[in-house]
Amino acid sequence: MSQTDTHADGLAKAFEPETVEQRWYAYWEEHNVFAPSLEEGDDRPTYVLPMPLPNVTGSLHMGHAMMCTLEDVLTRYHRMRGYNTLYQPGIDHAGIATQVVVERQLRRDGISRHDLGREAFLEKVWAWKEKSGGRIVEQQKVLGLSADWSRSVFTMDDGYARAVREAFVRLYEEGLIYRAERLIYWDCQAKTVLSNLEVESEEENGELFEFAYPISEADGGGELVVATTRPETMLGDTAVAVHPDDDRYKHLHGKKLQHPFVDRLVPVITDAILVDPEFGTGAVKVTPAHDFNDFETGQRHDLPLINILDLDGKLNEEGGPFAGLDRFEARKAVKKALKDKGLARGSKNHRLMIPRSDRTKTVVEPMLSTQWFVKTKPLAEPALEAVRTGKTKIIPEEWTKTYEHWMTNILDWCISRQLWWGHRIPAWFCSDCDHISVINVETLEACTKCGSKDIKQDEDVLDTWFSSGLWPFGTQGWPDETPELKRFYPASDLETGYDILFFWVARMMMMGIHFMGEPPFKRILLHPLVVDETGKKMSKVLGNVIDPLDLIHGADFETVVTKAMPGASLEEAMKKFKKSYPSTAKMGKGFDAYGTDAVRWTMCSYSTLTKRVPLSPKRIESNRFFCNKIWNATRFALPYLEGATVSEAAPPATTRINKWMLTRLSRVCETAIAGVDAFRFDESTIGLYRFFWGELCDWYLELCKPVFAGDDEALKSETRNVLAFCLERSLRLMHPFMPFITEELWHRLPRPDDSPVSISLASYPEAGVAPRDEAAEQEMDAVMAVIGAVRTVRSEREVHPGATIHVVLRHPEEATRELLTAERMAIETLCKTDQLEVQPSGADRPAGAALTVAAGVEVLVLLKGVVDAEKEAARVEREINKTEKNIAALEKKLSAKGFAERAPAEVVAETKEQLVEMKERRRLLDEAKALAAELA
RNA sequence: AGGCGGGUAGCUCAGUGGUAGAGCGUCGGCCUUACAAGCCGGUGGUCGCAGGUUCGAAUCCCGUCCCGCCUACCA
Repeated sequence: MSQTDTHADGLAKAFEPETVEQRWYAYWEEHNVFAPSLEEGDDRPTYVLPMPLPNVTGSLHMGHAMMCTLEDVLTRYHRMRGYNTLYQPGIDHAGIATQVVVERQLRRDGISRHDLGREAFLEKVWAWKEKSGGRIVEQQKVLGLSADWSRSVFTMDDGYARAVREAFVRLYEEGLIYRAERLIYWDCQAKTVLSNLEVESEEENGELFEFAYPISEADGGGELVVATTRPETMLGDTAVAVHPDDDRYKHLHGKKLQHPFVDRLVPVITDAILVDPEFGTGAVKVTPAHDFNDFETGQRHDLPLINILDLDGKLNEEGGPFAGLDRFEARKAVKKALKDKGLARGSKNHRLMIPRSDRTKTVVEPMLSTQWFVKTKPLAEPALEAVRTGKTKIIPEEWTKTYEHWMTNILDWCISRQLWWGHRIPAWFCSDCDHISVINVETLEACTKCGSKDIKQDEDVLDTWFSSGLWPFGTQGWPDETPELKRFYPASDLETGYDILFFWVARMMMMGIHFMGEPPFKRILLHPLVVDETGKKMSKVLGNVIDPLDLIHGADFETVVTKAMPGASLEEAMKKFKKSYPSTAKMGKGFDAYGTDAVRWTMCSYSTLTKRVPLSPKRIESNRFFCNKIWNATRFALPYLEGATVSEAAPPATTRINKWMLTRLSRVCETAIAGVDAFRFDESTIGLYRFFWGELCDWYLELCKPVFAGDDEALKSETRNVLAFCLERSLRLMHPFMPFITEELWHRLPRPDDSPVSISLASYPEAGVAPRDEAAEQEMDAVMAVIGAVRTVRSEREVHPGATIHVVLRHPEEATRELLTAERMAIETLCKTDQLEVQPSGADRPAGAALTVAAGVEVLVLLKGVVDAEKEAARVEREINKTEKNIAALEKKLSAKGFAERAPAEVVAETKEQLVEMKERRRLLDEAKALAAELA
């Protein structure tokens, strides 16, 4: 049984996303539809999706929109499929990013964090976090995310902090965390070490500068010319290397060079690994403390390491006369000094890779420093194994290779950072016994070894990715064995952009397996990068950044481009923007309010197989039209649905059209489900789009019209129920993709009596939703083909759409004639005929008729007076050409050597059948040609 | 340098062995009382190039040319 009242009242003539979307989020929260259950007796399978935690500094961008949409689709879909579902939200404290933001604010007031001191500075950061942090959550709600916000975790929460310390302590005790002096990347602006992942290298213009090292007098004098891109590092040189086989320098092996600026003799060494005799002068200055290759060379030759830089990038006392200069000043000064000494030997332009901090964008310096490291090899092994054995699947699969490659060549991970904002390293140094106490407490009173109170905690904090690496279990109460941990670990899927595969996903895999004994998720789903319409990355420089909220709420282009390119002139910004999004050329003054549903649907309609998604505003617009279509289809149907019965079972259907409709519904369920399960939402959305628009609206609704206008009450009742059922199930099918409009319309449609409070708690329709009738499907295909043929003739003959025509259909088989007769109401309505005759083949053709063929049926359209003989002849000629081409292709295929013998029997049979059909068609077209000639 | 991915209709992209598809665009006709944000119809591709395997290749293999991304790196 069902609710019989429908609610067409107040349904606006067009879909207005603003008014619809506003009311439902609060409704969902009020009815708590997003929360999973922890009840003992609840034995539904769980579906857990950890949200890739946005930075506390973040605000919603197109990448989030894509990611959040895909994840919410997964979440809503599984919830509807009967899973106990948790979409775990949270926010990352984002160490460097946040500290940089707050420091920038302080600088505006003329103070540095050091002026404030650590404690006061952290208070400022917390204050900032309370005020401006987490704005993104509100924006995520606009997107409709069905996350359980009551479980949201901030990575600096006490409980999470405890988990972070615990992980550190355990790894330390297991010998997997160690402290050592290593060559690391140093960010001179943020004054912290960076892991190699946080460094981005890009090719830039530079110069290759050559200068001469004088050979010491004791070794006979003369000079050796070296080439360098960083002349200032020569102050830290402890050798010059040449290739052992290089004849030019053989006489210099083992000789000493006099350093021009400091009192140091530098040996000439031979090294076949470092030196490429073809490059530069074939002689390489070696600076082991400031270059990774030189460092290794130094290890091989036991060279001293001389650190010449302070932490802020200025030269230290080792810089001799250049001490105190900034590194870039020093470069100029060293070059000048070399020139003055007559040692400069010229320079040439040179393209080279410059490593920069991905946060501060400053050039990073390789530097020698004592830091904390994670020994990664033992952690990487099982993480590799999990993917190799398929315990965790990476989708799309092609990323598996990338993952393997990285995991196999993984370097130890530097996890300490010289920042203030973050998880303080739980290590205390004892001044009395030198012991390092590593223990999971917030504050420690005394050394755990000797009891001395003279201890000092490590000043550094942990890499943000260390804490986020614990996300799948750190959010569930670990290290305690909570009910949440038991139920929600491991997670089901991890969905994210491929750009953080190493940063985050790989680390979660390592940590999850290590601490929990099994991989943190069953599937890793990686989506593409959202780029502009021409394929370029979104950036402020290019002025092609689009705020997803502007697409949802609407915005004029002036607003949009001002945001996209702050500081640029309006004209310039507009020009760049329009170039980046050609489809906006015809969009008037700005983006309309397309609404969340249209944006979400669009995000889902791109293939996840590619690496980049070129965002097309036009596409979003057309998907809003689709929303409008859904809206109006429902608005049209509602008045006819009074008294309809909708239940969990499909309504009985006796007519071919209704059977056909239910069959198509069943098929689209399969398509939608297969798409989501395979992480191919594009296939789901395309299938649903075609079903709803191309079949339900274009055909079924049109076919319902004569039924509802007629007086066959039994037929009306059956049709009403089928229509109501198909609409209600369509909304459910589309709900994960477009939650708002489906919820709105669902509440207005007849639906089962025991329906839940929200469509998001209704079950997701599956293939068994309705019986399939393949005969009905095939027969309707034929009927639709016939209708299409008549319409084509009408259109090409320029028959006014309002005019009625006389149609004769002929077929040799009784069964087909019965079919056409039975569906005459459909044909008459959709072809606008005033006279429809179904006849056996063979009779004489009426004069003045156009003849065409569809599904083997001769279709005669009587067009006395309106027919242009020439046009008709041309049309027939075109058809004949096409048919003959087909016949030729089929005959060629059939007669090809080996086809009959080697091809599967059914393919041969099918081809023969097609040929027979084509030949019959050809024969009828000849008659059509004769008819056309009669007209003349 | 290595790895990965891509080159299919004017544009953006689906399509992993059986005579090429969608959306948008374009062209023609319609304000047919759900929707002009709409309806009906048409147009449009030798699937980057060259070989090979196969009865049959957009699809599998080899080569080649472009484009993109990632990793590493010449001082």
